Amino acid sequence: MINRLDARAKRSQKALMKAGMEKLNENPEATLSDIASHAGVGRATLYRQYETREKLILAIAIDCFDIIDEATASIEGKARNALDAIRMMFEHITPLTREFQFLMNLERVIKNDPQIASINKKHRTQMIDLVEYAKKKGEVDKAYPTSWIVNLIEGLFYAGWVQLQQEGSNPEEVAGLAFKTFCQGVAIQR
Amino acid sequence: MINRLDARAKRSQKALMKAGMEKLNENPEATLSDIASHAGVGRATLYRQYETREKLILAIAIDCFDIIDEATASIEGKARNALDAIRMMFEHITPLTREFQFLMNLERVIKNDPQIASINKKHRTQMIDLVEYAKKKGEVDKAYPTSWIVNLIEGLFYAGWVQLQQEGSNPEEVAGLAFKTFCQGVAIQR
DNA sequence: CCGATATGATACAAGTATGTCTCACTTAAT
DNA sequence: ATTAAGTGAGACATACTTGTATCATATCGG
Repeated sequence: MINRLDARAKRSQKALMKAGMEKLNENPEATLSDIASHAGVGRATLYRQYETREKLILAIAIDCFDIIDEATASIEGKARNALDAIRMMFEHITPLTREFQFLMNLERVIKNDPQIASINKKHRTQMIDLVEYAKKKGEVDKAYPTSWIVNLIEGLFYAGWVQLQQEGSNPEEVAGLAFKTFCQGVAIQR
Repeated sequence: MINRLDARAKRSQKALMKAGMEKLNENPEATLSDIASHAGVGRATLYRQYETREKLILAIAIDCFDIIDEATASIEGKARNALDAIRMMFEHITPLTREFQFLMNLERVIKNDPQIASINKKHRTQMIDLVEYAKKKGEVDKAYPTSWIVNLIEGLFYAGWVQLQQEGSNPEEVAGLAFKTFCQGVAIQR
């Protein structure tokens, strides 16, 4: 088993990614000095691990996507149907507030990177496929454009993120609210 | 009728606010040089009209709120019920993509200002009142927390904004999708 | 244990944004 | 037409961030 990285370098990277996520979530214009000192490493070390500011942001963003992918990996095998898969998406992604916030805030910075573009495209394609499958199975109303449903899910993640920022509500409860709203809305039917 | 501002100053301010909105929407870190030259005025003039970068951003943000307030002013008189008022909110605010984007992107910068805080608080209170009125009238499901409904509306604005960025869909259509989703969700009822 | 490698601290260069100031010139107000 | 005010252009000081380089020290891997 070949370890390409020295244990010290690995520690530095981990600390820098964590500090970067935190500081950049607080303020997307946080300086590399801020991030390095918050990580407890020298600024020079940051530059040794990440050539530029953008490379650091990119590394963190890719880590966020990995975490999301990992959280949703089990869905495909377990979901009983398309709607259940969407329910599980809310359940598994809603708790990842830091990752969601990071990707949302720094989208503008990272979206031009080809690797990020590729990941985004893959995710979007998966969502489109899932929604169209749900439509075909009669679980989702065909009257809505697929693109709207996909964007709606994004919007519900956002609403859930805001909700979690505001109060002492827990992710499970919020995910439930989001999914219920997704299915039946909030008006009284008559 | 007293005009406190010279016509030239008024022109400069108008051009700077417009250019600021555009440039800062493209890139929240746009420089004051960028904004001034895009507005067709000298950088010194920008500083004459707005003491600091933050003052400019603040002025634009307040203008955005004014535009939103203006767009929604007619609702109270016209709406037939609470749900209809919410429908009209989607209808009137969804087209204001530039204002929505600006307030969303620069929230972090402006939220510490007392004037902005006051406006935000007022808007939130109005939304809470509207939702609780809708609940009382049996138009909205009391099982949902009011805070969730308020955040949901914000999330649907966001989804609508994304939808309008992506395709050739028009605001009226998107507002309709958002409101229908708000009421009944997107799943097939059984 | 010892060689290789990462680190911290620091100095340094370069670029850039902010904010102030001045002055000649143009435009508005009455 | 005359006065008052705003403007454009540019110089200037300041501060800050990025990115590079160096060197003594500490830590890792084998």
